[in-house]
Amino acid sequence: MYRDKTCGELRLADAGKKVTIAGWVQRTRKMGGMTFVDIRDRYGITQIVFNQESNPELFEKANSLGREFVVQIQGTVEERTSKNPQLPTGDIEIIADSLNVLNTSKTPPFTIEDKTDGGDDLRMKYRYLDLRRPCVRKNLELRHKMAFEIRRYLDSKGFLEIETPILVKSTPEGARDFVVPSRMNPGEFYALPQSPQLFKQLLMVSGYDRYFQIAKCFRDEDLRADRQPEFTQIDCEMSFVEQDDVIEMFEGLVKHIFKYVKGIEFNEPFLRMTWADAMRLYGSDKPDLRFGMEFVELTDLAKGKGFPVFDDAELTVGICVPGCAGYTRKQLDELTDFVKRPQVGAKGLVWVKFEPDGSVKSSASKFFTPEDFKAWGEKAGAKPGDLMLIMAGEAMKTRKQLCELRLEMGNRLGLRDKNVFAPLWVVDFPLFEWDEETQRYYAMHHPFTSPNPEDIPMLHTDTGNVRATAYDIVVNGTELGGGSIRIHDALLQDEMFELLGFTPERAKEQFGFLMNAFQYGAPPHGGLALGFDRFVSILAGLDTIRDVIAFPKNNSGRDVMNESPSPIDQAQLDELKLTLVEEK
RNA sequence: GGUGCGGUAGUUCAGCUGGUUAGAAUAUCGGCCUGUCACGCCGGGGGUCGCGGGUUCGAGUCCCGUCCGCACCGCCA
Repeated sequence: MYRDKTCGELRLADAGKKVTIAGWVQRTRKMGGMTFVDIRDRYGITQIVFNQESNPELFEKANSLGREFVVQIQGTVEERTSKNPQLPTGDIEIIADSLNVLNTSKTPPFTIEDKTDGGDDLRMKYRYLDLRRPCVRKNLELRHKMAFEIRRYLDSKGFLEIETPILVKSTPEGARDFVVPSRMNPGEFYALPQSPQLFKQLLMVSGYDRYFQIAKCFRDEDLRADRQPEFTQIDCEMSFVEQDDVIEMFEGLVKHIFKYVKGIEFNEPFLRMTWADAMRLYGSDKPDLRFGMEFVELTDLAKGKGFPVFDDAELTVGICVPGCAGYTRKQLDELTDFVKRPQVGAKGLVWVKFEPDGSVKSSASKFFTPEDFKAWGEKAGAKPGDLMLIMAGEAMKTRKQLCELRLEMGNRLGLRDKNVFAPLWVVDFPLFEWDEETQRYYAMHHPFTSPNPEDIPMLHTDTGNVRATAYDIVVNGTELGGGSIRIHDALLQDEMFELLGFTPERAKEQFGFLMNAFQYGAPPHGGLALGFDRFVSILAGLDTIRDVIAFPKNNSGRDVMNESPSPIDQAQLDELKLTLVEEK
């Protein structure tokens, strides 16, 4: 037996006990005649004492320990003469009787502490050491706890967890597929699933009316702090449901997680906002509602006063930033530079200061009277001391730009508190999205999303304005997940494919098995998928999902620890009948 | 594909308008120290300034190229 206690569990009540513990050497403190050694495992840290007087031989051995050596110690638990209130085990220490070095260690390239001196790149290269750090370990513990509570909740609601294949059929719609060559079928390929979408719909046809899966999904697209090429979704589907049923069920799931994992209870139903309102008031389909600063449209008030920027604009829209009338010229220039960055892409920014003394100052005062500005301020509910920031141009573009500015102001004013959670449902998404480049409509969600029944007559006449029975759940400006009520009627599905520019032949080739299945009694069904990594990162208060994934990829999709992807042998290529083409 | 920032000791960084032997902190090694817990004190070792080219009497510093990392845009139904 290597141990009978962990490094995190001994307390004052254990004083006097003979124990054996094992773990990694966190740190040694040599005081001359005595040496303290902190032993760490995933449960905590326990201090071991070696005394020169009582056991010189053991004392010498302890002094030769290096960081991250794996040791086993036998000894007696004793109350400390000077306690450490910062440590759960800080009331006790172990007086060592024996020390067994189970393994030595090279000096790690960075310190194994929460406040490590290692940079991200280095940490990822030595991820197995990084994972020893308590702050990283806590993220994985949180992830486990959430997965456990998800299963507990969904099981209690009668959901079955069913696995679907990882080697699936490639589909050209949506994200790029990761592709796997088939040795037994030369020249043919599997794809890794972007989501289990088709399989879960087939399960509905099969009568498994409540399905879920904590599913690995794969998308061959560029990475971001919150996007990995392989990621995990909480994938769910239900039969005989309408939108409200799905929303209610999974709002329950989200509330359950917050309650049992985070100790936070939401007593009110989550806010629901239409996509149109979200865009109009926040310029985003995933608004951060931890703070206000709703958009105020000033198009009519601002037009016709001789200011060309506003006169020519499809939309003039602003936000009222509370208490920022004192912003200096430098700060306002910074904000202007912020919106002019290529990533935001605005041409400029108009500001109006409502001074505490009632006067008004503005970058556009040449064109507008104080009364004009006051009318704007009234519409925005501006108080003395507030700052209005206004942008103008093409409606959707301007909204997105102002959205960036609103989030930036939220950051600057510290209104995006990681411990505050503002969930909402965004509903009534458009069914289609027009693509200028290819001059055709694409499904905004996916081609199986059902139109809002009220809008079905508009499918051919006003295609762009047809609403979908689709919904997203948003927390703190992050899209946590989304779903839809699916089309279960084969004829309507045919119509959708037609509108999306699929020939019947191509639809059959891509989705024939689903279409066939739908001819055998498909029930009404719908569901959603939640991004599990993002969910964990939000609860952990992190901006990146990397630290809630044990072995993540870097910005370029590489695993810097095992150096993948990597070339394969010619023999492997031959077996797969693959030839590499030299790049020009 | 694009934009921005970065690459200097094991590590995190500083190094100004180009100018002696490239610094700090931490880690590491040695010494002292019997109640430390970010122990303390003294001392030592440690550098292809990412790589290649150019400008210059002289380049960590300026220019060009390239590689790598991070953030973002495009992309992500």
